[in-house]
Amino acid sequence: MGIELKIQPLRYVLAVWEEGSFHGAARQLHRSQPALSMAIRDLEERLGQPLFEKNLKGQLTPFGEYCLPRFRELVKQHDRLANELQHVAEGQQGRVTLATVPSVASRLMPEFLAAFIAEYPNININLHDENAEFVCRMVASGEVDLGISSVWARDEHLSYTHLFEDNIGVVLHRNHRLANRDSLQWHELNAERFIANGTSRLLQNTAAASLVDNNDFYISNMISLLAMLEAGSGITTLPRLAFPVDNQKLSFVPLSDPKLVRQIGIIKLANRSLSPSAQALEEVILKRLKDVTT
Amino acid sequence: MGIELKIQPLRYVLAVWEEGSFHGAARQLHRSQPALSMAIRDLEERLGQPLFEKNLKGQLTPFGEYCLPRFRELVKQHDRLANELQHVAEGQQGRVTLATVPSVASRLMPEFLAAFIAEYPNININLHDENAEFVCRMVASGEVDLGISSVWARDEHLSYTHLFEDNIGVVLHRNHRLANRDSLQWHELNAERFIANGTSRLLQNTAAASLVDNNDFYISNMISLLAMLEAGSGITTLPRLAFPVDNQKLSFVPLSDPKLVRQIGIIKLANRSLSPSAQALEEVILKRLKDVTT
DNA sequence: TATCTTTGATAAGATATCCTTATTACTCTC
DNA sequence: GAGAGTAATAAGGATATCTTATCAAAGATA
Repeated sequence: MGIELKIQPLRYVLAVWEEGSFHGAARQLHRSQPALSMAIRDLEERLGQPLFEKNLKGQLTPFGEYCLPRFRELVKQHDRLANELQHVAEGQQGRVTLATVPSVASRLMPEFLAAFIAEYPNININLHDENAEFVCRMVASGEVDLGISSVWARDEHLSYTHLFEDNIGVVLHRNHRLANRDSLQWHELNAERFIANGTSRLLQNTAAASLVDNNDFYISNMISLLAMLEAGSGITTLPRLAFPVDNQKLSFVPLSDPKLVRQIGIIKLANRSLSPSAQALEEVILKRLKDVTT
Repeated sequence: MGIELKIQPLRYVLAVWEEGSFHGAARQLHRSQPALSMAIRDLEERLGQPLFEKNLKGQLTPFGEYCLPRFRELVKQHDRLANELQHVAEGQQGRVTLATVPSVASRLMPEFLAAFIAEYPNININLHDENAEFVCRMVASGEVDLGISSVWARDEHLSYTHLFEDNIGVVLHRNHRLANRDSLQWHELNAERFIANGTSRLLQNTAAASLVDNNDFYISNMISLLAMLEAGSGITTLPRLAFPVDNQKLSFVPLSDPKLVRQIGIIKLANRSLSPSAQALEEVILKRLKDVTT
């Protein structure tokens, strides 16, 4: 290989040319004049040609004139890159992709993202909402940087950081005979028509599993599900967060015995660091959530 | 200002990624493994983000993946520049512009340039032929890197490197009564019809000045001048080099008493170095001329 | 012309950077 | 669980790089 140019001496050359003298440049760069003399002489020796005319302050040789704009160009490219990387490293620039379950996306993310973009205005955000299984899959495949969801299945490639618990309760028409109870036990629901939904798998392997196991109805679409319930055509279970806050016709009654919760947390790839911007988002979420709970 | 990136550590990162391990990269770069470890760690600290995943050999972090192509780009630009400058500095690449008097251009430069391009095939050459005054002016104004000419006038901004002397002689028809003489004295020409030409100014301030002073004819164009002489319509003086070698109808008789010569040398700007390619050309010319005369 | 100022080059020494060898800690494989 | 591989760390040495002090030369000033 050929010569190895260092950025610093190139800066010295540019400064000497701009200032018209070694002394001036040294002052500007907060270096001593011999430092520049030696660095530039070393550069000239590497190149095999002088850059400045001897006995003629600050004047470039023809070779120096040839070099100068090229030095300037390389230094500029260096500075542009250094600046860009610094911004990206600080999380001030970049792109985050994340996937959450719909309830989180609609109930929590608006606030989180508002806080995030206030602090990091130049970051691109890409938010998907998917069911818990798909959220995990998207994280696992690298399609998104992080997910907010309950863990779908044990997967050693994924890491889980707990955020909060979301109580699971029964959703039924407000005129239903059980609608005014403070809590319900699962066996009280045996006689009801149970409409399963996307979150019903949370009941699997619990004492309430039988509710789901032998049921005939399954509605994945939330709008349709609510319409069914509002028509009094059955009951279902939902995590509290998934229950629409301002619904006038339906009631939410927590399940007790067993008390059921879904664990909501941040899903990441286990062996992979986050991009700086994703780290920033994660921090904002954690901080925001801690502020709320305390 | 922000961070100062050095080229070397960037190379280390690229090598580690290519080799898939610090050890492999160290071997390839003829460095020890800790050298890479430390250099890369230092870089990571400067940036504020790790580039490689910990506990996972050779794997990049998302930030590292972001950086890698940009590092590669900067290193590539560095190498391209370093290579280019090395070539230019060695005179293997570039452009030379020079101006010579016509006789030198046609009689000497073909050989010089043939030798030059054999040694430096990638250099652009730009050759002007002009009279001695204009050659000096072109050098003085920086239009050309160097000139080959006699000195037109004392000019402290120009430097003169002597090459050879060119005898001035009388050119006349071969049938002329003086055509067979070995040499002529100027006063023998008083009766002749003298046709001045561009080189006649060389007679000024010499004993032969009267030949020019009171003459009626002046022809600057060499073809026309020769045609006049071949028609036997007069005589002129020329430097020997300006006399066409293979002319059948004319004779060249050196002037003696005074013996007149023009000094031919290389004209350069006094306070300016030559570009590397111009240095190379100058060297070739000097060497070539020394080989001929010895 | 002599002096004073300013410039860049040089020498010697201090400091920082970079690299080496030796060692440790960890992971993966068998 | 032993062994081969990996990267991180520690300590010391070799270079680079900078500083201060000094010099020589060129310009400016009187």
